[in-house]
Amino acid sequence: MSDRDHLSKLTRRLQTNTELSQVEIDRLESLPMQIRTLARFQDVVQEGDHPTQSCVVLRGWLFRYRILESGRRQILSFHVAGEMPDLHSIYLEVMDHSLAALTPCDVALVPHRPLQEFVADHPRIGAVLWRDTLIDAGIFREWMVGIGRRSAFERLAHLICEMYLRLAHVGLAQDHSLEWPVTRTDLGDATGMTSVHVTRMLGELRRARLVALQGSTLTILDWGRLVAAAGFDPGYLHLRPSS
Amino acid sequence: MSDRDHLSKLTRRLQTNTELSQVEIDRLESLPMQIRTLARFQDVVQEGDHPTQSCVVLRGWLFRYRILESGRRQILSFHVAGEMPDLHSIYLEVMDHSLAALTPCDVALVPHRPLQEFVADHPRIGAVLWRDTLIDAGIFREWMVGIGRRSAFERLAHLICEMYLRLAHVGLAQDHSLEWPVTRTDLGDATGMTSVHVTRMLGELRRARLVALQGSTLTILDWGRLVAAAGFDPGYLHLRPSS
DNA sequence: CGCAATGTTGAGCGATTTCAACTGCCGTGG
DNA sequence: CCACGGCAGTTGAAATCGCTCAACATTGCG
Repeated sequence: MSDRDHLSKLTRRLQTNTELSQVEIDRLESLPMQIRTLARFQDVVQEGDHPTQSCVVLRGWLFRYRILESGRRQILSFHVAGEMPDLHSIYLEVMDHSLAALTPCDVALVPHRPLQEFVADHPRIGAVLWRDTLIDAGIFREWMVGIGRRSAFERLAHLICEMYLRLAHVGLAQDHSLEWPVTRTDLGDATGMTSVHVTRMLGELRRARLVALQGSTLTILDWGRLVAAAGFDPGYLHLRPSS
Repeated sequence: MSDRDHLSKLTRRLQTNTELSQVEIDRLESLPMQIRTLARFQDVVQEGDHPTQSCVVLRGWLFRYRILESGRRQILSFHVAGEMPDLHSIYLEVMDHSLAALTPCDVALVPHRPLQEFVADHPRIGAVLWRDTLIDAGIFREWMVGIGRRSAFERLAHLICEMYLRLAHVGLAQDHSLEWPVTRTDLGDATGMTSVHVTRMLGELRRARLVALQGSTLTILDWGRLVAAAGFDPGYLHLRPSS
């Protein structure tokens, strides 16, 4: 696999949101970078760090989180292939949260300097990357709405809808079936509940015949009813129509 | 008051985070714009809109929110003078939430087109504005941590700490005292609780002699203890040291 | 095989909500 | 000038959603 092939995960995803010219794609894919493989729970960057590079997810799931003094953890987001979970560090010197591997992962590390120069030279791509961080913020908002104002049951249903669309968008899910590597504890910390309650609510989802969970394969049995149960509206993902 | 004076609210705030050259400040302040005055609860943009301009807060507080079908509301953020609450719409076609006035407000509306051209011509300022939206996202993350993992009491204390620093940063608060135009209901919708519980927890804060609330003036009686009670760490605001 | 991590289930508890009544404040119009 | 209506805030009592604690089952891996 050549370097170009690695970053094509990123450009292919960006392209589904914005047209990119071949020249732009070429320059983007020839950015210097370094591949790294991560084990579950291995940190990419930690709160307080001053990173000098950002990463592109090539394989596996990453997640961002914060841990309070009391030990309580909040997971802030999940990230799958083609995404740049810490692109924000390009202009934010200090990390205000940590980024780690949820599953074994491959990531491409791209140094900030060339990325910044690239953005200055190609304002159109700068805009595309900026937009990507804006969508990221939109997902934070949606999670906030969920944790603040949705029931535990709705929250879980909502997260499943979201991850299914995001995975399908990069070709990692289809036929309402997806790899689901998120433990009850992770899920609880992402949705603001305890792992015990996650187990119960997941049971409800199963009993309502909305989803089935065998091993780490999650199947959505009734997309329409799941969407309705979650109050899910995909607008906040800002995906292009169809794609 | 000339047009330049209006946007100086913005440039002065941006400057406390990044050095700007006089040329950059001049060009930024001479962007076309239009002043508008808003009454409490008047919307600037609504969910589903396709805005063609973004606004700069000149006076008053704005807030962003989403309302679910069930009628439940989540307030996503508060915004004070010098901030651009809907700068994200520069690259996100459809609004995924609404923006409204919390108090009577003056805002400057800046059309997207010249703003986009400006950003393309001045990558350094593009970076500063981008950075501003990244800090915005950092605040969303912090609120998410709060709603998901902090107690009601901590959440209120935390929000007071945050708003005090943000207001002080633009010269709108000092001596641990600030104008506090947020009703119990607004506060509940911002922190993910009911207005009834806000009343009770605010009572606790008062009884603990952490804050005093007379009319719409909030006074922080013991900053150190309030910060400790909130588990507040200002890192996520990415303010420059001192300033 | 055996440990460690993950998941399940039950019982009791507690933080927050819900429902409801009541108070205080302020602007408006008679 | 005062009566009225409406919004915001306060307080109490009961209900509930989700948490804690704890025991046990299951899975995966060295």
